[in-house]
Amino acid sequence: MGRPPCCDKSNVKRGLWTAEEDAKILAYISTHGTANWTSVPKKAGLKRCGKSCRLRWTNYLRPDLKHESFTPQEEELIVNLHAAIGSRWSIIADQLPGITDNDVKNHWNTKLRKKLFEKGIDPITHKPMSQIAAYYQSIGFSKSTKSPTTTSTYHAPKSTPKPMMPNTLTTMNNNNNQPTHQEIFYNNHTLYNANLKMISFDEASSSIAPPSLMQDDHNNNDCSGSSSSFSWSDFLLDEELLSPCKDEQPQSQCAFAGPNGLDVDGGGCSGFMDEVIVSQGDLNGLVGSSSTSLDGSFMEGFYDEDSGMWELAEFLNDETT
DNA sequence: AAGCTCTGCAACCGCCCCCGT
DNA sequence: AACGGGGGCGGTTGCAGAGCT
Repeated sequence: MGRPPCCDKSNVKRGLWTAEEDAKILAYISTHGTANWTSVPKKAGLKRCGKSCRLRWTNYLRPDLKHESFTPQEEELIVNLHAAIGSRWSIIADQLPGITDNDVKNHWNTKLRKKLFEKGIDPITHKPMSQIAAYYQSIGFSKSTKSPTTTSTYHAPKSTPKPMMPNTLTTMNNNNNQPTHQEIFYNNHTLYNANLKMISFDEASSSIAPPSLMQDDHNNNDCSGSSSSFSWSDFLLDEELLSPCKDEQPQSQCAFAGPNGLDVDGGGCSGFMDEVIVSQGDLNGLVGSSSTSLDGSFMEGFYDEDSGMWELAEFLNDETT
């Protein structure tokens, strides 16, 4: 059972704040300060919950808020900090003067997460999404021989247990209180489901332009960093911070390929892509988005640079089919 | 023009932490 | 040490406006 409500919900106003209410709370706080929020609504003449007042003040009325759109530098900082500490929005917001944790959270959920997806980066682990396919390959998912033109179907062996995330996708925050690999997996793929609409697989047979940055990486095979203003490495967790999987998998799978890890043609530092994702080349070194169902089956979209098309690969868990 | 869908963001909810008693 | 209340936080929801069909 949770805590009792902080106020009588039937007796407080909810929803958007009016200019009049804003004026009241501003007037009150300018003379009395922000101590004891539970008493603020009564003293300020507001029919609001104290928490609601605090939220209105901290997220909107505070005079130090700048109310401007995010700069590219701020976005970069948010992504870097998210890679390092996860969704600790208040800590991230502390590094951004004039921006609230709510602003950061909203901006992440509406813009930055999508941007990373478009660049082939998993916004939770900050690792290439193709590594997920690599993992499935490594645990025994096999490619079906009956592959339609634009859809490849993969079958998991009967004995394959419910999939879990590889150690390479464990974040630096891992400890006893952190989600299990399996939880991370399902969280990730719920996210992927939500983002499937970004890449319309219904149109998989038609050509869909790849994210421009994939082209940038394609032109940069020397593993020394991206030539574009966008740096992949900025969005990726330092491998030192990740739980190594050396004991379980070949180094080529474990070593993160760095800025060139998403090299779509599989050249350069593409060891894990060539050797782990697929060996036949038809999904060679591809990146994309994926979705899954709770039975362990999942789909992953791959961009095929040669054909200039997205392909949909379906991974089926034979235990449930 | 109307209806539908999408997007962005303000606001809410409920849990957790901290601090005072 | 235990308890209770206030504040903080992250996840989620709901709504208004924009865009699309």
